[in-house]
Amino acid sequence: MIRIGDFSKLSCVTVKTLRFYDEEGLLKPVQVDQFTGYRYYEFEQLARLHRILALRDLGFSIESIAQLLDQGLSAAQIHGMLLLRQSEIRQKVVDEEERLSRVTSWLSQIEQEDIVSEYDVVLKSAEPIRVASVRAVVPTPPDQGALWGELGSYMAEQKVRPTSVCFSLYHDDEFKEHDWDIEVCEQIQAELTPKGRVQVRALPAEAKMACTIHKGPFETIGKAYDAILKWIDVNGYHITGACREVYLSPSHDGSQVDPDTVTEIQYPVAK
Amino acid sequence: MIRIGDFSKLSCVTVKTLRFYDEEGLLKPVQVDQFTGYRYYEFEQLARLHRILALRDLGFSIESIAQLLDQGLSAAQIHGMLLLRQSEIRQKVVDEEERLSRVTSWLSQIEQEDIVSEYDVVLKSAEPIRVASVRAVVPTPPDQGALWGELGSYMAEQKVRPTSVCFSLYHDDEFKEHDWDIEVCEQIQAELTPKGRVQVRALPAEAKMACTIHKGPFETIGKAYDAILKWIDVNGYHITGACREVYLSPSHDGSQVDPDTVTEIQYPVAK
DNA sequence: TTGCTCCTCACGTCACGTGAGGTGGC
DNA sequence: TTGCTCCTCACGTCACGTGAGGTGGC
Repeated sequence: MIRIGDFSKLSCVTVKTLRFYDEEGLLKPVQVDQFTGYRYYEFEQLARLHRILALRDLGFSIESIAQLLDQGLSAAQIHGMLLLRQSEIRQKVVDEEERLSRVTSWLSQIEQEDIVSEYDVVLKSAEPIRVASVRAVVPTPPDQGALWGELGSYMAEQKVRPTSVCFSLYHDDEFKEHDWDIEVCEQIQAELTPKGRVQVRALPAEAKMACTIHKGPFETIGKAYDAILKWIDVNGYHITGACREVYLSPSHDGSQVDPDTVTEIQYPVAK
Repeated sequence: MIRIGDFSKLSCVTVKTLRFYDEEGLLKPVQVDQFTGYRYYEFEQLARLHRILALRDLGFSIESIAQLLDQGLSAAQIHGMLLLRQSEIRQKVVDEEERLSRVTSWLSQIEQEDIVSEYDVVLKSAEPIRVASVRAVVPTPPDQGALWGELGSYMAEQKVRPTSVCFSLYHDDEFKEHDWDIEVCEQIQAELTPKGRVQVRALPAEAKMACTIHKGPFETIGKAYDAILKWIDVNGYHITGACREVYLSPSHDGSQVDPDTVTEIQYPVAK
């Protein structure tokens, strides 16, 4: 029998950890002095400790290790648990590699421009949303004002107050000089009847959207698009749907020049 | 200005987290009602929140993010921090991949033998150690008894009690039928004078040793060697030095048949 | 008025690590 | 006797999550 300090050296496990495993019932010393409280271990117990370390290394929690060791699971059951862990670790490797590419993308941005970009891109999800919308081809984005007017009249006529969420969908896949296919949208709570060019439809949920925030007038929003499109490219994503330009400032009228304007650009993406 | 619930939906960050960031001073609402305590945010603050999320995603702690945002670090400083993070994440990917190979090795073991092996292999490090030893070529391992006798006499003559650590080093690279190059070792505390075949020397530290525990007589120790050698192979390691067979049971005399014998096999390894 | 939103405590998480303050063993 | 080892609390870690119990706002 050996004392906890020697057992600790033999196993490369700290004394604190051994005491913790004792408390948790994972590895009880074969004997505890009833007067001094000293813990005494057998060399044999190194085998159990090794099994604990191996399971912990695989990422099992202390509680599951305790169950696993005491219930004496069958080879088939352990096999199943290992398969599960295998896929979890694989996922973790994938996640870390994606994180790595995000770091690399930041680094290359700083190296190229010698300044930290003001546009941070993050991934979000979006819930399904019901909207009233007007879709049309207009010469350029600033010409969408008329569409907003049309939609606003409809909303007033239906006597629904717009919720604070409104945005434009840009349906073109590629950059255009002229003739942009734009859909202006207002979120609505209840079903409404379409009328004229105003449609009522539901947008599906989006699992992953790359998003960035633009502060300031629309004239300079091009920089935000540059940043997010580059991010999507460098991080190995591709665009899977229409871009949403969300007007976060209150009382959007489609032609703001207010310097306090805040706009969020959202691209549905996938790997 | 919007309330915390809406800000939470807009950002896909929980209300609890937003309150936590407020407490930590990371992201203060622009206004807090002095009677109700309600927090009010500006859309603009989404930009700061995005930066927080981006930095958190890269693995920075809340405290470093707070410093980073408030001190307005230069592009060069951020570049440096990102390089550091990059290498940390790379290391993590490597670690997880190694963990994955350990899981895979367990799985293949179970699939082949349809039972969970009693031999768990773990990695440890070893400190430098000073030993008195006798090295010789003997027909087979059980013939090392004479070497232990020689070493024991020397220890008695020098009037040093053996510490509890004694082991054999197996210097052969490959399996042998006959003529094993074996060195039997006793740990000693202070320098001693060599005499006859007894050498006194220091073994260097080992950064990584693959270790497993064998319980029971030496006759069945072959199974432990099979298990550890297979583990080393499957996990992509190679052996970098002499194998240590450590006799953990007290009063080793080199020829035990005691069923309570505990032996640890240690192979110095590297990737 | 009702249900929804928001608030502030206080405590939990996970696997230990870090002292403080004290005692046993050679 | 001295220094080393061991002991038991009690609290800290990290980034929030989980209630409990209560109140404001439409």
